Amino acid sequence: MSEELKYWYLRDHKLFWTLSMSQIKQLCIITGFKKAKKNDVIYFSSSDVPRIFLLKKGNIKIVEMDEDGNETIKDIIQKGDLFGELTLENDRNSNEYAKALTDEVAICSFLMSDFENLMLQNPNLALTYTKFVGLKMKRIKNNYSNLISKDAKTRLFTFIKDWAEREGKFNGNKVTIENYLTQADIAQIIGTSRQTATQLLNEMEEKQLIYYSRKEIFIDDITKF
Amino acid sequence: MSEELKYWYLRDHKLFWTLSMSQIKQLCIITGFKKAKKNDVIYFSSSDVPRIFLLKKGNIKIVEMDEDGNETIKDIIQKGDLFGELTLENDRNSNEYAKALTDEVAICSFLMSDFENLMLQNPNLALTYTKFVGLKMKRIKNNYSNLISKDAKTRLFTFIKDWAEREGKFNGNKVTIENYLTQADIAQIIGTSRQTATQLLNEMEEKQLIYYSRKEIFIDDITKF
DNA sequence: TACTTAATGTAAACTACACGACAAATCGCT
DNA sequence: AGCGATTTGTCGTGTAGTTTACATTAAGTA
Repeated sequence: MSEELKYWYLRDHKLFWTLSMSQIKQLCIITGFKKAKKNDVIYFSSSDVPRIFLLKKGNIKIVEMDEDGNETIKDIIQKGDLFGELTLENDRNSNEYAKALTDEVAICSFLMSDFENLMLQNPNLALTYTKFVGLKMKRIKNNYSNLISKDAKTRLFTFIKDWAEREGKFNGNKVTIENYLTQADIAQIIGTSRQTATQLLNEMEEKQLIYYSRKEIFIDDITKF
Repeated sequence: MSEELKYWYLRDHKLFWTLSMSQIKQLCIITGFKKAKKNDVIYFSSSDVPRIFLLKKGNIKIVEMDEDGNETIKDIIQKGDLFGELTLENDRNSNEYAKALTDEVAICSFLMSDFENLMLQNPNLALTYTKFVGLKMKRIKNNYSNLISKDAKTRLFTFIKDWAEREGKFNGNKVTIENYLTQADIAQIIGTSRQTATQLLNEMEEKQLIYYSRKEIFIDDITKF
């Protein structure tokens, strides 16, 4: 890939708007690039040098495997999200990996140390980055408190609502979401069993609230959520 | 309170080690200070100007109230923790407030804008701050994935273990935790009902794993957790 | 010390949800 | 078009955990 294209990939992202061309290039020189297709396992955090990843295209999930081989979804990463060691510190104990959810996935990565240096040179970048991380945390916190207090149905509702708001195509009160998740995925995210998720989704469909298919989810009236 | 004391309060914190005296003073000038005792409601996020808070002493919980008046614990803040608008952005939609858990609570606060300016002047501060936020996020994430997959007993176990590791006084394998939480609090945190929490705690006591009282929790052998 | 309030203990009835076990539908592939 | 694989649909059955309801104990405080 040409340097120019890489440059564009980064430049495109809000986080780097404040940077000069030469600064971005400084990052780009060591930028790794990866493409993947559905269900590919993408990286193990215990791979090599600490990196920060930026998802340019598609959707992936971060999963953790416990001793018994049970997957738990730790995060869903969407286009434009940063992921990896957001703490800027590397610990390699965890048994995490990423899996592509969509067919076309493009990830670009850069070394943590380079990013750190750039932040030192450019305080504005640091500030923006901080806001990014903070925002992400707020989201997680909301999910969290949602999970513990509400029942499965409510959890599914809020999840779909959030999803719609983040990624849906609005048309008045009608929303269409490109569905790259299986019901099993959704179940994991909202913390319930696959069967229950299926039941609840069908229930919602019966009530004409949504139309579910493997490719898309259609919400008839988002205000009812 | 004297300027010098305020200065000390901030200087004391890891986050500000990289700052020069004059920089800290710059923050201190607008530092607010609050004391509280047990069960006091401390602030509403929708109060006035956006601030960042630093808990100097004691423990507090951040609670959210829903329409029905149900409390959900969003966070437990410990001595040395920063809290408030970690996103560095203020949204005032949420119905959150903080409540003192211990009898002596000291909170110091500074204006978000001042902090932001300081970060611009001192990239190192930004970096440290980011790491702080990132670390906190990691913790929350772990709790999160713990919550969805495990049953109440396991959740209680991990909670107590974490608590011990963060705040407990170790004596070999024996640990003593100063207990500023009620069983109802604990129940909320691990996402179960008060009664279940009570039962499980008593069960653990019968098995001689812990000794529970309102003032402290004593763990006989932390390695058994 | 007595009185009030908050925290803890206990038990029975009920329910949401998990889990196993298949059947049916849909997708991708050659 | 046909075949294997993945995803979705649907049932019981079992159980962890909620809920209601009240008793007991500890902690403030007048």
